[in-house]
Amino acid sequence: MTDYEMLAALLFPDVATTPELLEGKYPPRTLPEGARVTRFAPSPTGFLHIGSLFTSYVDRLAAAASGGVFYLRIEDTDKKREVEDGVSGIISGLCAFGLKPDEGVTGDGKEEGLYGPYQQSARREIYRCFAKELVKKGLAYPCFCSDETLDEIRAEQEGKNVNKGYYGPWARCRHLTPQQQAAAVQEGRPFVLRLRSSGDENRRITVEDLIKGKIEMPENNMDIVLLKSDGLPTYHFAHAVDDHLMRTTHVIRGDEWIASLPVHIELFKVCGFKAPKFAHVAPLMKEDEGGKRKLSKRKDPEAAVSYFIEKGFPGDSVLEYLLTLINSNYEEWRRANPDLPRSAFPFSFRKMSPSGALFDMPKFIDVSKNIIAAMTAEEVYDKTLAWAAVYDEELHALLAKNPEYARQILRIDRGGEKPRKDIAQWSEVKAYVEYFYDELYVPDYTLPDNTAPADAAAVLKAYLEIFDAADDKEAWFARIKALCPAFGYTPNVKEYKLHPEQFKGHVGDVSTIIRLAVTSRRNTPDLHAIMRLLGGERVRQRLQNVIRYYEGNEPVRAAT
RNA sequence: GGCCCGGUGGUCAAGAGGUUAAGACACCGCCCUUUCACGGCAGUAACACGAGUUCGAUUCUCGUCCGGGUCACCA
Repeated sequence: MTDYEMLAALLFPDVATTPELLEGKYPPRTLPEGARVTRFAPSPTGFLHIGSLFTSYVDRLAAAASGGVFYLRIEDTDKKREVEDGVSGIISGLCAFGLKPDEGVTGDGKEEGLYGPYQQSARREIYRCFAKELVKKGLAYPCFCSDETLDEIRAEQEGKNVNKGYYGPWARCRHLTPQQQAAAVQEGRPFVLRLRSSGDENRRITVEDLIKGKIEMPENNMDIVLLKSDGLPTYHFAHAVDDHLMRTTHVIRGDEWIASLPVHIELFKVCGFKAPKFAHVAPLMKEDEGGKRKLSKRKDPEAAVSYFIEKGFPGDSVLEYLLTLINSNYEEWRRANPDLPRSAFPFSFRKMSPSGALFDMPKFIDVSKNIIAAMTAEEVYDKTLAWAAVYDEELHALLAKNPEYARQILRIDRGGEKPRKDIAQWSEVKAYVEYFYDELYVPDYTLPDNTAPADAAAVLKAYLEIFDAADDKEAWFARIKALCPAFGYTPNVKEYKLHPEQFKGHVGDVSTIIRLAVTSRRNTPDLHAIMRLLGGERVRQRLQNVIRYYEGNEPVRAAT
């Protein structure tokens, strides 16, 4: 038995398994040639960030395009930062956008798949097994330096103007003999396990990143921590062990990890693992005082995916928009294939931008309007109802009370070649349907500047006489036109444009007066359809109320 | 500061050693139109800067500047 083997036995008396056993337990996956295995590996430290959704979508796309697997692993090795509902928040966030992983942690303490456990806190023995192996080979050693000692080293390095960190001659415990190390352990001194790096900062490594291209960096020469004093692994060590054992082929993650690539490369090598392919994605940015900055959890509500859910943006809208950022040729593809599902889009790493994109709200809203415009009234109804059930009780009650009435409202001007694009989010539906519900309707009869209340009252009185709720659209509009001449308006818009001085206005102005009287809006979808839905009685009632108002006898708020 | 990555209109971006430098959003104008929307047509607007290589550079190289990331017993 060598000194190192003795030290390993002393350090890890609890480890029963071996690397060989583990390799056998987690064999290479039987997947089609070229299948990609990707993963999302968040730490449960709070809400799901839109950037995480972005990367997860890339994971999903990359896996799906190749008949591979996308799994979820929870990196809960830092108990200090952990949040109670962290895991379920992440899973429900992912699922809300249709990005349910194929494998891994599924919530409620459960998981699916043959490569688990998928929660790092449950993999303690696995990490320790590989750590033990490294100690045996003299590639890792216990370090007893306290925080104070580490601070001293750093201060001295600053003074001498050399690279900071625990490495080479500065790595005090690295130079202890195995006997000294064993003695310290036996004394019960707390320790971390460090890598004995054989890297040389004058040598360079190159990594072919799928998004950034060739990345060249100095080798790692730091004796980084593998196991913390609580026995749990650091991100770096867990990354190497897990992604190897779980047979990840493509590590897709935020580009803030590029800086630790040299560490990861060395770790894979030292453990005898084949390194996966890497794709480092740039973060989503936000416009800020003329500049760009990373979307921040603290400052930006839209950094959390829950923001989009609360506001009632369809999950499809979010994914559709994110896909335009992921592969900018997507929009072109979408125009050529308006009816294909997004999953049919040929995703490519090569088309991903190496630099961070701004999350552009106006563009996103446009995308969302298009998505909703393409839905049927039934879909809009169902989705709005589901959203309102959670976020708007009043709206939910109204919609649920008379589903057919609500669907008819939503059917106005919907479908067909040129659908309206009024709604970007479900929270806007309430305002959109407001004047169809007496419970919500707040009259506001403010006229356009070019129309006098007396004129409006006169027009409405005359209209009330001839109004017939049974009219079809043509007859309905014919009556309005017929009304025009008597009040100095022309039924012919073109005529008005030719001789504006001869008229008070045109049929559009008369329509506006009626529209305003019935809906309190100057802009609405098809007025005839609206009036039919409201019904003759309610229309008459509203007309009468407005007439009284314009004649100065009634407050605006008159009940309808 | 060291080490990385990035820089084409306001935004997302295509592009290639020679182009009138695409397209989408936003903005503006016109048309269509009973309002608004939708749709159609047109418009404003860009290769960070300086050297070098080259007949020719936005494209290749170097430098400068700017932006971002990272330098933990956090991930």
